[in-house]
Amino acid sequence: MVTMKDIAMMAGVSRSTVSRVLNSSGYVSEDARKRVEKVIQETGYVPNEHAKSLRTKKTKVIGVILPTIQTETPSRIVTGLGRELSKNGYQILLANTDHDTKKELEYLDLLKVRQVDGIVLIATNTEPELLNKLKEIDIPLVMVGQEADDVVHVTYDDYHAIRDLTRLFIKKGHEKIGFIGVDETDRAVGYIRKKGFYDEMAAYGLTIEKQWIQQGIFDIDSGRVAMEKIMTHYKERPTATIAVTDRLAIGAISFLKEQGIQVPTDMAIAGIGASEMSQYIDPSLTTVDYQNEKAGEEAAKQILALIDSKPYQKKIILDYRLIERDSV
Amino acid sequence: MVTMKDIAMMAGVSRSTVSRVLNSSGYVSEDARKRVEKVIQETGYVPNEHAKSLRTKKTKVIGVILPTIQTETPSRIVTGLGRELSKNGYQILLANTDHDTKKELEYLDLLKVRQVDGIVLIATNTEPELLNKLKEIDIPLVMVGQEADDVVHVTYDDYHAIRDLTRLFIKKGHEKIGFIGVDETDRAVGYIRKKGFYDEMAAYGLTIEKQWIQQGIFDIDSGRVAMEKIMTHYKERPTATIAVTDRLAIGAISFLKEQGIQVPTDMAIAGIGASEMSQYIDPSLTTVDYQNEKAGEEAAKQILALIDSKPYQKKIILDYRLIERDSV
DNA sequence: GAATGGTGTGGAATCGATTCCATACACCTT
DNA sequence: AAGGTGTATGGAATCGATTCCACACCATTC
Repeated sequence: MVTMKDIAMMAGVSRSTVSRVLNSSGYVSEDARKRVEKVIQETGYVPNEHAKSLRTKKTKVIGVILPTIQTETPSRIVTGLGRELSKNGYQILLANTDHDTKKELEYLDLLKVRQVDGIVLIATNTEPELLNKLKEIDIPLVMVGQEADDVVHVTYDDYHAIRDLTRLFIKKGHEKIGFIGVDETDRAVGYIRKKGFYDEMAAYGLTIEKQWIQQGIFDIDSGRVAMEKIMTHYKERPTATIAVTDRLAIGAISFLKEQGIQVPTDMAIAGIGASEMSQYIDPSLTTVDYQNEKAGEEAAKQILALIDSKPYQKKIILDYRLIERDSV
Repeated sequence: MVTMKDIAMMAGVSRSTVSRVLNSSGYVSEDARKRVEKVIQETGYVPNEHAKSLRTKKTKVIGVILPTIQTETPSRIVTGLGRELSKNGYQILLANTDHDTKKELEYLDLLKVRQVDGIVLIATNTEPELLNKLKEIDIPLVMVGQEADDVVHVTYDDYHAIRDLTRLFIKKGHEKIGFIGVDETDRAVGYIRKKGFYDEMAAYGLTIEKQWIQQGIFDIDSGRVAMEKIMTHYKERPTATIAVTDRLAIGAISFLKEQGIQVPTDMAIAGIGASEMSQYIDPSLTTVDYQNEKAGEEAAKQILALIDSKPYQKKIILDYRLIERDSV
């Protein structure tokens, strides 16, 4: 492998001079610069990043911890993140937890060992154990999608989005509304979205039957199962159901169609996330668009600001957009 | 930051001994080992990976170049890849080209600079320029999804899959079959799938109208547009159409439904890829399952074998599975 | 009692960059 | 003539690990 030393020898200068050429720092004569550049050109030399990192303590790598890249939300965030980071010469080291929250902790250590310049956490949980760990790791960190004190974060306005969605149903005359949520340890998706729903219902004095509230995980099939449970409540069925993700909503619709129940006539449905498929299923799905790529870009900007010790925003709440389609 | 030197001092041993404890190599007395481990425990010391890499020339990082993580094929591959790699202590450095083939070349350099131990290329093109570059980069490399001489690769049996799909239509009595492809610079998806289609049609002596063959890009909307073009051929319309990806097929169906054309009665449709949505759209889509996660795992195994100079397979062709659903 | 071999340990070189410091020369300025 | 300033360059220390080598000690063995 060709190193700086070789370049220095071949160009007849010292390593210091080569370094100066490489980093365009300090004084270098036009003559020396030309010679060095020529040799670099000829040899195809590239500086060793590890040696560089060892010395400068900078790696130009951002670690990204996420639960999966197989669903649209995280993959869009990563796309936005990657775009913005690569503009600034940074790259992404991927840490996929596969929805295993224990791995979030493990990966934090791993990323620390690798001396990443920053960490972006597309988190699913905000347990104290994690938050404590975040505090003791003194690497710039930005969290996306979840709110947390003392942590810079970029989030969506989950609370108002779900209230808007609920109000949309109410305005259309629905009084019995079901809800398909997820586990509340996921604070943003599980807890806040549920709370928004309850609050809006309460604001209109509407009551909710216990069985209308079901819980799924993050896949389509659990949406089917949840809807099945809701519909087996024969005494009184809701006339509309809100699912906290599009996939859950799609699963719910799929079950209803199988049963010959008309959407939206017999049951109106809405999801959240504006997945690409939401507009192609039948009926097209009413949902909320969250600008995930922008969230990724914002997260990138914040992490870069943190790294460069520039002013940053501790808390960014992104706007959302209700997309009303045929499912309501 | 606490370094090996600190640990050595605090434990009252030399750095050599600390290193031996860390790597469980050479001789270390039980007594010394205990002391060192205790200090490491107390200080929370973690060795600096860059220093290590500089010395050992190993980084335990695999670079992954891909066109996007927003579609299911690459994201599934990366999931499989990541799972297998992390089992072996490797991590993924992500390089997202955003479908820009020029960036594939750039990223190859970037990954080289970072001294990644291996590169996995989820490629979209196999132009000579790229292949030449691959040869001169002497880092273990595996390509997924595209075939290429002199490069270790994991591919799908595109040719036979599309022939099977075509034959399925023919057996059902279709004689006029349309085709929605993509640009042929994507050899696997654009060229081979098209060739398989032509060959199977020819085998049955069936002719193809020029206008039945349309081209899209990799999104749903271009599938709509392509189908629209096919249907404006009023003289003779096909009774079935094969799309080379599920998204194109979904776009096509979406157009047909809008026009009140029945699927599959008036037009049968099939895609490729077994996207999650394929079973939830209406009618459910006939498609081909390619085991993308397994492809990722296989790619991981090959790259690890290459790195460890163990026996590897130059060429892996994965099996596929036809999924017949309501769209035919 | 000398040779052999298994243990255990530390010293020092090394990986490939960056960066501080010393030095040197040319050209002004007072 | 002495001193100051801008330009140009090289030497050497440094980052934090790994690893080869030398050496010391103790227990066998012939």
